Amino acid sequence: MKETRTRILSAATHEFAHHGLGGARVDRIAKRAGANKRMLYYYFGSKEALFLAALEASYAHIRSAERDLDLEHRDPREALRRLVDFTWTYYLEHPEFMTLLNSENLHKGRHVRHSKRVRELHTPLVDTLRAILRRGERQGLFRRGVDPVQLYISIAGEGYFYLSNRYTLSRIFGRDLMAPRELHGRARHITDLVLNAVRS
Amino acid sequence: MKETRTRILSAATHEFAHHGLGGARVDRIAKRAGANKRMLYYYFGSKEALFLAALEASYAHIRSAERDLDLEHRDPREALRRLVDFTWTYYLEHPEFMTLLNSENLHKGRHVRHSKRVRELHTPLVDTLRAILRRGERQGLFRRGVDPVQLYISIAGEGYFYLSNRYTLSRIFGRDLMAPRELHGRARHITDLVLNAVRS
Amino acid sequence: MKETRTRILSAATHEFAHHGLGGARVDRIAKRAGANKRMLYYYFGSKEALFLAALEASYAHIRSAERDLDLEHRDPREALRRLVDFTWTYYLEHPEFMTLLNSENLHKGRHVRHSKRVRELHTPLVDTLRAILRRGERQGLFRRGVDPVQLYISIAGEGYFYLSNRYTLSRIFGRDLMAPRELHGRARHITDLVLNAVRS
Amino acid sequence: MKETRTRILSAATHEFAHHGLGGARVDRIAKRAGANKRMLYYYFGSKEALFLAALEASYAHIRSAERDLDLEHRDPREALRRLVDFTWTYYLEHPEFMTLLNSENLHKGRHVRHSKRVRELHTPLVDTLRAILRRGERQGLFRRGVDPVQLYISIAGEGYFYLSNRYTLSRIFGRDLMAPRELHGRARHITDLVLNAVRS
DNA sequence: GATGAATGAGGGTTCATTCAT
DNA sequence: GATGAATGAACCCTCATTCAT
Repeated sequence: MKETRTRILSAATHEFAHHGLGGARVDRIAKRAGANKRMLYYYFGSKEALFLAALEASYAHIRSAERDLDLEHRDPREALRRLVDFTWTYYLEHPEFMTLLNSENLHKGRHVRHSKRVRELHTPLVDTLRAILRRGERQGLFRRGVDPVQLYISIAGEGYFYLSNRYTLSRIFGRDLMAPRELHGRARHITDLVLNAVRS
Repeated sequence: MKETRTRILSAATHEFAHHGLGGARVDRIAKRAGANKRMLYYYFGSKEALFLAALEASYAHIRSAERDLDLEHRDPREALRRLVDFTWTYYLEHPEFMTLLNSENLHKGRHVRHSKRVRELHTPLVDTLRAILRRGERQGLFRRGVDPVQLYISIAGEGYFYLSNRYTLSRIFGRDLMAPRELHGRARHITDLVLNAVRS
Repeated sequence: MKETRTRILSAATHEFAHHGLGGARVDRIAKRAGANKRMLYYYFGSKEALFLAALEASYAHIRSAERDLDLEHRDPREALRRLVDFTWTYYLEHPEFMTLLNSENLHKGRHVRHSKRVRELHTPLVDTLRAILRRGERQGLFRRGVDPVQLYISIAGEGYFYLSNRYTLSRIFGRDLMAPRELHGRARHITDLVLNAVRS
Repeated sequence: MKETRTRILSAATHEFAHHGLGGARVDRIAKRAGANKRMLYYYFGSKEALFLAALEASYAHIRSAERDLDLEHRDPREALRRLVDFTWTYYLEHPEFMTLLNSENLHKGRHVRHSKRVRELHTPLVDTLRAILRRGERQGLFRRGVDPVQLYISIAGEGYFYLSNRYTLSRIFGRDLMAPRELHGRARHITDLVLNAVRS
């Protein structure tokens, strides 16, 4: 049954997300997948290859959900707002994705460097965002010269930093940043910030 | 002489930054510090205690540099611009600090949770930023109701996400985000973003 | 093959007996068992769990040999004499058992405390000894009111102390207590003592 | 001040008694003695030499208390009874002595072997016991041919085994052997045993 | 596809002891 | 007499990986 492969991949994502690449344990992944440890090597070859597979799957997942937003045919400001909201919510609901990225960057992108798939997944995203910005410019809503990549990094970064570092930030500022009130405040804050940043 | 202690702490910061808490090797720390492995335990008690010490020292370092900006007596917009610029530059020049924070958050803030010192270090920062915002409001420059904590998280997050995830971001967007041109572009982008976000 | 497990257990018994729990070396156990050190943890989980396993096996061994004495159907005095002789001989031939017990008591019975098995092994022994004493009473050979547990502790203790402390005793009394003549003298001494202790 | 030496010795006795020779920690001894670790080496030379010193002091202590019993001028049966009672009570109140002996025997008497002092301490004990037995024989109370050394080993062993192995024995027999009732029972049991063993 | 048994390298930590003062 | 700093060897244990079936 092909299920085993899937179960391993999902167990691995969970493990890598909770412990990082170095802290992840092959034994725990196998146990959680209800599979023999050997099968992990049968399907993926090595722990690191499995990590890359988990990372690629995570990228594919967020990009796929993004596509469902159907941003191409909407009012530019509404499209941007939807993207901001989606991105915030996605990170909020998928903290494991952030941990995976942190691990990969700790290792200087060693795994992702050789992944064609990951590169291909993102061309549409940039294209879509660029189109939104252009439409906004043409309609006189957005100022000229906004780089879609820089903008996307801001959209993502505003949520990412807050959520990824929630433990240290909550501690140093003496506030529980995961309390509902704080989360709502952050969502509004980000939307304002981004929309202000592009308006003409 | 207390030198050994200092050398261990600085070697540890380097090691933790490059490999994370789990990936850091006590042997390498000792070697780099030119000390016996035993001394690490003599002075710090355990690898985790050493990690906390490194983290606290890093926090102390950035906050200390921040204080030297002398933000209290400047024009509010100038003060904000200086803080934004300082923060971006600091992360750019101290990537190890970001990695340390990532590690700590991977472990859900386990170490920082019991550190009084880290909490105390940040009260002045929030106070300063709050004072700047108030002066800006009174002078009619800034809009009312901006939360200094949320704003600081944005200031930091804009640089942090870009720099901390530079490897994956460079790969998925097919651009070398560490090229000088890109870095300058980012700096300008962030400054605009933040100043726009608070203007009245 | 389960052989490895058995070899580890027997090597561990030897090592614990000769060096105590604290002084035992996991490396030596593995080497003596002709196994990889890792297998010790594969089969037993930890050094302490292995110690308990060795202790349980030792208890099981002496109790099993005891059962073969077939004490139930013999003349009460003959049965007692056989038990005394067996116990002395067993300790003489299995000094490792005494060392194991000493270690366990040095640690206040920490391991044995949670072993159901060890408790169960001893109910039959007490039952048997109680039956012997009762038959002796009914036949007018033994005095009433002898506690089988107290008696067994005496039977064991007479040999145990002599043999377990043979080095210090030999030294302080200036006599080689392990010389054949001394050993025979002790055996006779114990038998007399115990039989005198119960006679009516 | 000479006190330091004494404090170290007494701290060492406590530590060796609770953890055995191998499990004892030089650091803990120094801490408990309120002394610097280096002083331990200054006064005793090594951990093992300190162990021997503790052992010798313990032997000296019990023998000294024994001498105070003034057995020489008493009725033989009364003298014997007093010795039995004293020995039981001493082990009961000084469990650390038993642990020390166990440790020394685990190491095959390595330290005591070269101690003249320990040998000398015991000649009077044997002489005294021999004299008691002779007087008993002459008075027709005791049977002939009882070896004072074998008898002393019985007197000591009856208490030693019970007390030294109290944890395992309590567990395997399902009875708390340290409960007051059990202790009194044991004391009586031993006295009966020994007096029966020598009577003519 | 799947499994239990096995491995060697190396992980963090602790030890008794000594150096310099 | 007394001390804080330093050491190297060795401790128990864990790791990702592979073998034989």
